Amino acid sequence: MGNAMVAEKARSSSRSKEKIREENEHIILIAAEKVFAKHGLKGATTKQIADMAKLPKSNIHYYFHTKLNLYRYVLESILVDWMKAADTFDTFDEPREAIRYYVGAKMDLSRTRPFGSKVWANEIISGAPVMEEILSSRLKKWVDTCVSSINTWIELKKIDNVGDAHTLLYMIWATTQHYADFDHQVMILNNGKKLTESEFEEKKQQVIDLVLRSVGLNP
Amino acid sequence: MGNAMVAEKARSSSRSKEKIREENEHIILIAAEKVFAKHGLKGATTKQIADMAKLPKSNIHYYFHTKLNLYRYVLESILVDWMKAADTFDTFDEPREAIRYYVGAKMDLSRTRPFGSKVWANEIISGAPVMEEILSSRLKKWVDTCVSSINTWIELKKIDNVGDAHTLLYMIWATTQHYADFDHQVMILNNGKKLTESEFEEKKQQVIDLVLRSVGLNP
DNA sequence: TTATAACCTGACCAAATGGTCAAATATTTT
DNA sequence: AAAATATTTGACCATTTGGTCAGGTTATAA
Repeated sequence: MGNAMVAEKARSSSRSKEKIREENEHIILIAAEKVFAKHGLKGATTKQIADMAKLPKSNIHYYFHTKLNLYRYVLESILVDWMKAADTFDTFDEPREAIRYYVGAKMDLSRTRPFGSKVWANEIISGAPVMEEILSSRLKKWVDTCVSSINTWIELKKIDNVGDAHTLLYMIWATTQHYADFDHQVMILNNGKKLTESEFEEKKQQVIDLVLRSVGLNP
Repeated sequence: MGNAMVAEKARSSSRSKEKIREENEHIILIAAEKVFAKHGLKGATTKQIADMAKLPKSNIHYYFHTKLNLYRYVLESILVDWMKAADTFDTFDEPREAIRYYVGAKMDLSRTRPFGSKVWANEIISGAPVMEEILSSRLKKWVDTCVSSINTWIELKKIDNVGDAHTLLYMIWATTQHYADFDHQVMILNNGKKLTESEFEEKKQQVIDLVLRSVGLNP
């Protein structure tokens, strides 16, 4: 019984190695996402990330070795989330529903994960030195299937002929991500106040309606 | 005659102080815009800017004193160009013409001055630490007048009710600037080839048409 | 021509930065 | 319980960085 108590105490007051690693990696990734969002790859320092994560700097290097490596993990984790939202695009037959769902999902991601979007934006703006391959393989592939969906809708006269489907896709990306990447500007032009949850829902609906009308669909 | 020749030689082989300053400041600004676009304020180094300008680093400091100061000049010069394009917005009575002109002008700027747009994007993404004041004064003011124009159009039933005029404005900004800020991604998704002049004109027209339809105007 | 003011730049410096490492501590395996 | 393995972290280091400065050159005003 004495033994059991000691064992239990030891177990409850200490985390398993596996859990420790899992938790710390997660804490560091969250912190890194914020710092990379604000300063970019070159501008961010491991010290800032460490402070944000409330861990010593050496600890960051212990788990991720180099700053570049950590950056890669952050980008990877963002793309996973984006792809999840994107997957639904070709599961709807009707463009109205597909667009409504996809634009809504992108807006939600801008709301819930603005830092991720900013890191991505920084990476592309600086010429995608790290994500080049992923862009031209995974993303390109998804875009191609997405473009054919849109083209099919055009052929079936379900939406207006927008010319190049890419143009529509870029409008959706740019407009939805604007609410993440440029949230500070949005706030300032909203009289210095952050958009409330309900205001944001309102904007989301407006964006969806704009996109629908832009392809000739009545919302 | 001997004297005259010497004087002429001296004059033709040397630039006036005024010209020297003018030219060098311009060279440095162009170089700085590129480097800031790629690496942001923190990530850019004065050495990189110096190399890009083909001048010694000390020379950059001689003309602009600090990196932050140079950065301010770059941002300022971008805003001047943007405001010029923006000024036309309320000179048209008909929304169709106003939108066509403004969206076209913004697309042209994305084509001719992509680095400026990127510097701006970087600044906003990182929370506008430097441009805060200008955003909430000059830009806010312009946006307010622009919003009333749009609202008037809505009241006069000249365009569909888009809810909040800001949403439309953001869509225009985001979509047009996408072709500057994300030009690398656009290139990759265009099979790795930069958009040609005529391809770009095509996209410009498509973007204009999308925006027009999004407010219920038939292009 | 001479004095003055502006331009130019290599050499230099203090601070910051990414990364290493050894020694200490904690957990797991044997 | 002891050996093996994983985590933690302060101290340390080589390199990079923004910025200074003295001493030189060039243009202009007197």
